[in-house]
Amino acid sequence: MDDQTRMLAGMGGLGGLSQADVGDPDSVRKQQSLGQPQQDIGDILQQIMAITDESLDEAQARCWPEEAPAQWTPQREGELGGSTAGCALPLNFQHRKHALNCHRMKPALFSVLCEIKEKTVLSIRGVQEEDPPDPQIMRLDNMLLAEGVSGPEKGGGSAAAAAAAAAAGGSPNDGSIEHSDYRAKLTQIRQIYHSELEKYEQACSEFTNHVMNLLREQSRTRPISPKEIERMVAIIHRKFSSIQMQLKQSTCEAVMILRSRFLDARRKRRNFNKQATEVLNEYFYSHLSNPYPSEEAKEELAKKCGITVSQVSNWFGNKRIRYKKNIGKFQEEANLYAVKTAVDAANVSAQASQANSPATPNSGGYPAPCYTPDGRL
DNA sequence: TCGAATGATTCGTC
DNA sequence: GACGAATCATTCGA
Repeated sequence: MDDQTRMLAGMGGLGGLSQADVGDPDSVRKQQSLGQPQQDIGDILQQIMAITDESLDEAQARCWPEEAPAQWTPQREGELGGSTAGCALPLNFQHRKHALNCHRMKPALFSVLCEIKEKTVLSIRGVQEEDPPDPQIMRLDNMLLAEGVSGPEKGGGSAAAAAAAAAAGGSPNDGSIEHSDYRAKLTQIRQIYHSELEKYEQACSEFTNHVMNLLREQSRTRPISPKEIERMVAIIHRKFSSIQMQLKQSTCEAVMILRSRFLDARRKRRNFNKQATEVLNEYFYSHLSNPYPSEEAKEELAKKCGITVSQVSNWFGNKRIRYKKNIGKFQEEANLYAVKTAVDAANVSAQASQANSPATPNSGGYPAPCYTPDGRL
């Protein structure tokens, strides 16, 4: 049995007080005159202790005795101030509820019970209250903001589209068809995202209000502190925020797919700049006997040329096959780079001599193409 | 406008 | 997984 059920059952248990105790002022006066307030508290606490060991069924049985419906009359209901319309609560239950609400010890008892709850269960839960912002949500939020899906609308994500076009190596103004397509689809995603987000927020708000009303209503019959209600609201918000995270994840995936389509590399091919081609050619002709750069060399070349390692691999793959197919055609190019490298080597050698240090021999020009038996260069 | 050049992709092989 | 070969799609210069 959980705490709240026990508390509720405990309140029902207070109905065990006799009708005379509650409804008869003389009886109350009599007890006070006899100096019995301490005994009252003792009795109530004893009942609570007994209830904590009681099962839910037992507690319900105590609240819903079989003879109760027979005692119900509309007049009595009016006297008790409670409405049973629609729920047909037995008179006995209403009576006990009324007795509880009117009992002079109720405020003090509620206060004590609230305090106990705060010090036990709720204080343990309270440790987790101040959760730091979820890094996953922060990442998603940042991405959606950068893509122009969340945040203020800036021309339907044209900034992101322009950035995407620029990333593809082209001017943001060219490829107007793709650009407008991208914008249109991004706007669509944005609209769906906001519409869903609005639905979630509305549902969250409605559910929160419903729970708060329910708890406020229940707080008349069992001890629920405002802090506890706040905590419950926080729990609901956390649950809805996890649903929102799923929505954000799906939106991010949709944007990623859109971007990858928009940036289809084959359609957005751009020639490498002159400097990059020179760096690649220099490496190729200076390693003609073995034009297979290692991973490290590829990374180095990619860095120098401002391209990716895959692009370097592609370039060398194309270069090897095209060179092999037409060596004669590439001979001139090879000679050109041979001269260039010889000049560079001479410069390095001169600098080394000036520094009185032995010259380090390098590849020393361009060796003749050498093929392995399997036909490789 | 056309053909060469070029970067990327696909497929088969090792 | 790296590579060769074929092919595609785009760019560029005459």
